[in-house]
Amino acid sequence: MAVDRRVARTRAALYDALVALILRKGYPAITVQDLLEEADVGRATFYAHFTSKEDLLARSLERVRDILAEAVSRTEGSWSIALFTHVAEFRPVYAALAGIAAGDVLRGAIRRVVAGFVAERLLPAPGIPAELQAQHVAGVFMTLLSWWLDRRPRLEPQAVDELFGRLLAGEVRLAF
Amino acid sequence: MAVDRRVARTRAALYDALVALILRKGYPAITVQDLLEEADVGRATFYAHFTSKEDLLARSLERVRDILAEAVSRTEGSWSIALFTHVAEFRPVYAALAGIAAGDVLRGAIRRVVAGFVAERLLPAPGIPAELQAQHVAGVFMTLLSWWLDRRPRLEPQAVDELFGRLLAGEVRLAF
DNA sequence: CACGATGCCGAACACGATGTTCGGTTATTG
DNA sequence: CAATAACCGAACATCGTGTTCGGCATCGTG
Repeated sequence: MAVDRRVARTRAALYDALVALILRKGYPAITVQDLLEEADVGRATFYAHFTSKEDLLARSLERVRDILAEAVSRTEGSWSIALFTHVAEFRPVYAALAGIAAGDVLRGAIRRVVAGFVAERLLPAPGIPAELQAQHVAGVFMTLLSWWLDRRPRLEPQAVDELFGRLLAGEVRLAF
Repeated sequence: MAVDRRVARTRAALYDALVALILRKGYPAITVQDLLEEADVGRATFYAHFTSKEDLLARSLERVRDILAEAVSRTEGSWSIALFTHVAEFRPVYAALAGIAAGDVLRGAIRRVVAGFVAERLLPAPGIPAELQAQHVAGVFMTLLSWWLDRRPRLEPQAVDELFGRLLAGEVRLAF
């Protein structure tokens, strides 16, 4: 037996409402009230499905992860350019999710998604703990993603991916 | 005329209360109520000095920035090892500030502080925008800092600084 | 297609946190 | 010592939260 249609409808309405409100006013400013009005759902109903707006966010991110994973597995080339390209398609949503303006709360969650991809594709470097390496690559990815969406939104995904390679390769140098 | 002693006392009490509460229960869970009780300050008094707990946090971070800047300028060696060493001294506070457990809200703010240091010390690499480079280095620093405080708290500052150099140098490689 | 189950509505409620106001008290400065 | 400035504390309106309940609709199944 499949999921009850009413359940599916309610949850979809709330997922959509969350995205719409994130775009409109940013995640931290969203209240459960807003979600109820936007999704046209009763208060009791909301709490029958989710325990809080954070819970709703967490489950939404599971969907994002699946979508990203699917986008990557469907592509021939490198995983990073697949991600950048996919992000470019849905730029407004991801800009709101990853950008500075929308708050830092979500970045950690998205970052964890990326770290998952990275962990499977590491060529271990001796003397650097594997977990740190995964975190490092995910961090560089997130930094670049934020910068791209915030400051250079017209850049092509290929160009961004090339920058990604150069940052990872250590082309940036400091004066000590 | 200097600052009124009562003003100084009140603000100091609130700064200390903020740190204490961050250590005890994490930043997001803190309420203004908690701060009032912890600092033993009247409600009206709090709002005479700060507009919200976010405001209090922002001003506290200005103090952190000054402390870090002073720690760096007082050191002979590289800025990064100065920062790592200083952080090691006040590990519990920074662990709560930068760690995953305390939430991601604060990381952006601390990151901005670090980015300030970095921007002045870049050796520009051709073809990579300077702002991205600064963000990149600050990002790598924050990633490493979080990993250190969360996962390897017993590591020596020098060892961490060495890892910092190797991450920046591009020793981490991926299979595409 | 009909019936029992399941999900939804909407209103009401207690609770806790916010940010403001005001009159009275205490500390500071010069 | 006197004027000034800061603090207290209590009260208040407002808002968001999370829960409860009875009545209504929609669903999947027999």
